[in-house]
Amino acid sequence: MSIQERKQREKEALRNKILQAASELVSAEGHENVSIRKIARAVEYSPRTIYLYFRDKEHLLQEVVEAGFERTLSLRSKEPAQENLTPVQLLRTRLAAHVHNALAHPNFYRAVVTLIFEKEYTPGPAQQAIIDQTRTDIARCLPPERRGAEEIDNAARLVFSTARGFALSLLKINDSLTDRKRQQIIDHFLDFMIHGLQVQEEQ
Amino acid sequence: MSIQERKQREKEALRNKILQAASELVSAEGHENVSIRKIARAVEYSPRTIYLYFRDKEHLLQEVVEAGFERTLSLRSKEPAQENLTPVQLLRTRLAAHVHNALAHPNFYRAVVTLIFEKEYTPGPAQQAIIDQTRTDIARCLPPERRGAEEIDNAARLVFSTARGFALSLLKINDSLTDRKRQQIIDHFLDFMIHGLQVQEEQ
DNA sequence: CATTTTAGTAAACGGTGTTTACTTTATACA
DNA sequence: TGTATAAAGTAAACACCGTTTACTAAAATG
Repeated sequence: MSIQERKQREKEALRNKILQAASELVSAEGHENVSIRKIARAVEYSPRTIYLYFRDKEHLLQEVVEAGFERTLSLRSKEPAQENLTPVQLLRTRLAAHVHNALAHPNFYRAVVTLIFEKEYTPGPAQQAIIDQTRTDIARCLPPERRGAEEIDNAARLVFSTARGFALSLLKINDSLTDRKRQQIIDHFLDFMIHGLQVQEEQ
Repeated sequence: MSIQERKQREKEALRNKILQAASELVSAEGHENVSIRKIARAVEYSPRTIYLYFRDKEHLLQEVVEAGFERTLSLRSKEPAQENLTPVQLLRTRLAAHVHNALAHPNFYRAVVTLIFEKEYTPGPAQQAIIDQTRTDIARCLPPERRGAEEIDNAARLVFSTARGFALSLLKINDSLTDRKRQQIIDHFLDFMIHGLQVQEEQ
């Protein structure tokens, strides 16, 4: 059975190579400039071969995006547990990380959000795990009487959708901002989110 | 000079016809499915003719979007002046209208926001007028000591970017919502925005 | 009436996602 | 070891796309 195992490994290796090439092209040129043919050239296979590993372009990009969420999840798991933070401080930190991640990988972030906003898209396991974590983070910020599933759903939806809108528009103007001004804008956004959720710092 | 005037009118008529065909195609099929060739077929001219009236697809779509803002502006000017509303109530009404407009014209709204989020895009006169109006509406909600240009800029940026993110993600789930649930989600969003801006109802 | 400007077009260029039909390669079995 | 069979990969095509070059027909001008 070892031969089949090797073949399986080789298939998986090429699959990952395609995914990584696609990911790099998205980051380098923006998802709107990535084509199946470019990916094929990058991995030195014919365009047709891509379709032996992915149903179509949409599914390929979905996997690229999901791989991004896996990286985020993996980074998070390696973070030291910040138990000295209040729930609100933690949520604030998470939101700040979201924005900084967008700024650090603008083309990738744009691809992610564009795909997410598409109607057919549904979150993969890694993204769902992040959503669940955020739901927990948010719930901890709410007073006990507001921790019903509906309330948390609403809050999470607001947090994600508005954060994405903010981050996208921040990307647009980012190049023309001084560090100080950018920090100010982000801080205002974080205040806005915390106040919008109607949760107060305890201190 | 009358002949030239007629020719001028005819040129403008065809230009508007193209714009309207493009607009209808965007609403009917979504901007991602609109091509120059489809627009040309719709107006029964060759694709090349489109380029006699518009620099390229991007500029054409920008004009389609701008025309949408002109319609909004025109509708607004025909509204009865609601002077019985508090500033916060007015802002809330504007935001609600924004969301309902998105829900009423989902494909068009997606086209608008997608274009706006693009890096090269800059607002046309009609959109700028709406932005300015909103700045005024927001300023009226803020206490006098918070009405500096920077503060208002920040608030307006937050309002627009987050409202767009929210509306886009609402469009994604809208079909599966009951009227009651949808209203609840929108109300939560409006509360979120008002509280985020840290402005209070006076009453 | 001839000329020049204008408006419009056919056909092409280089790209796209995807599929059909084929070839090469390598495994499995006799 | 030689041959049948399955797997992996590809060339070429299809039907699109945005845009441009080079041309034609029509209309206004002098």
